[in-house]
Amino acid sequence: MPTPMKVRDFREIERAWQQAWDKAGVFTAERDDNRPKYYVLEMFPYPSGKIHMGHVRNYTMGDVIARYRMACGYNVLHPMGWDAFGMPAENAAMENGIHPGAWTRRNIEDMRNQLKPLGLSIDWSREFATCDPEYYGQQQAMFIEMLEMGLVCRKSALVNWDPVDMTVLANEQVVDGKGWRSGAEVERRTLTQWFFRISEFSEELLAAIDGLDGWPEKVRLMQRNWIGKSRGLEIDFDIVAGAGKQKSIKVYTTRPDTLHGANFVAISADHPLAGVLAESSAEIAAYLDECRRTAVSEAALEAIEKTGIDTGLKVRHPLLPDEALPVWIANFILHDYGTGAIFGCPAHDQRDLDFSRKYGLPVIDVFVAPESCKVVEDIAFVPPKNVKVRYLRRVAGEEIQTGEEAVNAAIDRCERAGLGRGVVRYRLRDWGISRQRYWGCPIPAVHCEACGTVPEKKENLPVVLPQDVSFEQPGNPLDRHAEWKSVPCPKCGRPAERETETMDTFVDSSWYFARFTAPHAKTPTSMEDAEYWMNVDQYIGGVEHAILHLLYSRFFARAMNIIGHLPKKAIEPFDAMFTQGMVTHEIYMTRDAKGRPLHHFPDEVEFSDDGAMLKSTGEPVEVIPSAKMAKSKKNVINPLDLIDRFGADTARWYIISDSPPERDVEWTNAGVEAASKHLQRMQRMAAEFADDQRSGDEAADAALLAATHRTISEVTSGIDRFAFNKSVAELYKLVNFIARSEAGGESKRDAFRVVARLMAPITPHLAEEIWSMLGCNGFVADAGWPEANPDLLQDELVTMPIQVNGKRRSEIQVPRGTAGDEIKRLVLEDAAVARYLAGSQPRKLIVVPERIVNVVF
RNA sequence: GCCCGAGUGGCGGAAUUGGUAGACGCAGGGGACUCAAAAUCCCCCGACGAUGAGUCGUGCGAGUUCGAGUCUCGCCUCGGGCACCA
Repeated sequence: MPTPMKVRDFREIERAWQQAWDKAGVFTAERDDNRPKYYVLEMFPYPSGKIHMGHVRNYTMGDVIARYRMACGYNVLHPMGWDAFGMPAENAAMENGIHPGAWTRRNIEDMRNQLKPLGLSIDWSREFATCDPEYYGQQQAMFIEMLEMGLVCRKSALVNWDPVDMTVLANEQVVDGKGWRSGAEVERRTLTQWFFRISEFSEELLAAIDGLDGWPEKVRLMQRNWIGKSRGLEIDFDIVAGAGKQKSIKVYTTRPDTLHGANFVAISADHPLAGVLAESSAEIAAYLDECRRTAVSEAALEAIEKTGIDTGLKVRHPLLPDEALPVWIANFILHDYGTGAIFGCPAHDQRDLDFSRKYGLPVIDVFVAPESCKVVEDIAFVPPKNVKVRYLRRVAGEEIQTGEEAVNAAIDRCERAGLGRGVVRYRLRDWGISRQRYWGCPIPAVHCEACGTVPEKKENLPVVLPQDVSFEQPGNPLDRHAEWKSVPCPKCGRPAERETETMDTFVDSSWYFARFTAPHAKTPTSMEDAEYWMNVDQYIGGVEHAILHLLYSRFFARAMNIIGHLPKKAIEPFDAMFTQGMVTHEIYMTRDAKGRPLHHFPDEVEFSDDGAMLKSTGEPVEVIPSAKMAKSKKNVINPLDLIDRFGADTARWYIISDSPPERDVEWTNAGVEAASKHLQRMQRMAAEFADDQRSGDEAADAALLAATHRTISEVTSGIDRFAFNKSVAELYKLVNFIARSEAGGESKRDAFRVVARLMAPITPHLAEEIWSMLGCNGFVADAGWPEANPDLLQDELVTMPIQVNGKRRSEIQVPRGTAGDEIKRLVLEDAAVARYLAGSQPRKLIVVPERIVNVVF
């Protein structure tokens, strides 16, 4: 037995190879017009201060893709940055008195230090944070350019108002209709705010989804539904008597075929008419007050009990001039959708039915199932639009027709009669970007008494956030900062006031991918670099961003093209999208003296047979089932311990092998040790093979070669289709095969060199180590991707299962390419088949070549 | 409430186009080595049945098909999003 080769500790290995990569600059991305590029991007993190398993998972996946593409010969761009503005920094300021900027900078520092040991193939020279004035200054420049191009507007919008803290609350800060700090009942308020005119792009954003072949179908579907294109009828209901100047109520409906079933008209509490009516009715005014005490989120609005008030006003039914319908104000009508007014058709809408039953309004059936005369009682009859129904009262068209046909017929008729017009509407609303907060990108505008609201001059950019702010009072510190606010008007030069609103942090994340292509440019992008690096070839991130972030980015890329910062080809910036599942964890909660929830980190909680309790106080802890890891819920876990104990390769191998990437993963400790053992075993094997001079028998050598090539093929296809867990399984299989193989030393070394190359994207440090142990020069990272020889992929013999009446009863082995007739003959000779047939003749014999045989009798 | 997903052994999961359900890993059981333990190596491992024959089995209920984890319809449970969390 020769002396075994020295096997190094993972700490030594990981440190050594990370230094070697750094020194060689293997991951620095440089434009090279002679090489094909590949841009891999994972959604950049919010710098919460601690990386969690979701980050490890997300960035390892991206790293697997980046290293794999690098091995395949691409010039890879794989950058990293920080989504650094946002509320948690202000919350920390309020809780601990630390400045949001200082808190954020420290967190970035900490998180970078936590990410680096993972050995990611990131070009750190491109790193930036969205709170860098160099970044948000460019964002301000684009805001001004977008304003000039008519892509920005100001209009009123509803916000959650906390009357005690005198501040605007995010939806997340509203808990059960109350402010999370003050506990006061939240009110709706109207403010004039800045908007991006994304709704102008509704049709374009919708149509372009068809071209996003590299996106998951579910994300495309979610985006389509979000944009929500509908065709319907806009029709006026004339007011019969007395409502001041207003003569009619404009209603939008996608079901004009049910007009004859209308029994009331309802308007939103924010409808102008509601305000007019409230002036002369204390009752209505009181009801509107009540409606105002609701949070603004649609989910909250849908969850509350549906109520309404009869205004006493009547409108004429547009098709039945003799019929008058009552006008109600109802709390479930969305002000922002359609015209903010609807007609109720209780027979064919459950909500209208519930409302009508509650307030004793009549129910009029419009259609029934073709073969039925069953009328509506407590369940509204709402068949899919493409199903034929029989109309009892029809606006137009055949007696029996689909809802779709009837809708079109009704629109046609109403248009011809001059009663209304067919319109296409979108659910997508303009993007409100105003935030009444400090820690965000200042909106570069100035309010001047003489000139109105005007953009800041470009030469005055960036409009930098002031440092000297305090968070002891609620509200926006920028509002209280007299010195910062006071500026000369960019237009007339007279004293004026700076805009104190900052931008939604979604703006920051809507173009960072473009900035990575030229992170130090003096303009938002450099066209040459954007031309080369765009688009992102593979974007990876959480499914929770499937709608808003991706839609805003798609809009922003179009806007950047219009204002000249992105080429036309980049208006769909992400060629391929992969939505990874979330890392979930239980949530631990106690309540404070006032009964408000307090969340705790998992490492603050201790478990015993009596349940969970706080380590510090022994206070019992309520365990809430697993949900997405979120900073606000504190259900996050620290992966650093794992890396300290087992090393980055083990952490990476485990997180990649444990679950399919698109599925949620519940973090557990099980399996990590196994991953570590496997990697150690591979090291021992490499040491053993390094000087193994034995020659093996030919059959074993050939079998090992074939197994190796099958593995190349499987691992490659696994990575290509984001089935990393499958790739890992195949690597396990091959390593087990090698361990048991009687092949010779050289064959085993060859096989193991392939294994090193195949595992390099997942466990890069160990792969380098094994590569060098087996006497190879240079980096495995530069060694290229192995190619499978197709001749070695297929077995000579094929096993075909035999089913009898659809149940597996036997199997035969036949040489590949055996004719169907020959297979049939062999099947009928099979003992098990003969036993089941018991002498009778099969009715049918189905042979699927190289797959299966089914005997039917 | 509305939109989108997911559900397979004790556990994580595999089954690429409708064609052997349970690859691979974990946990568990048995054995080898050892004075012993750890480490390592070998074998078993869906349920019922006896270890056999066989029967059942992919959240539940129907359906299409020679054949369904996979397709269709109706449910249940869990998760995500719902425009100011990121």
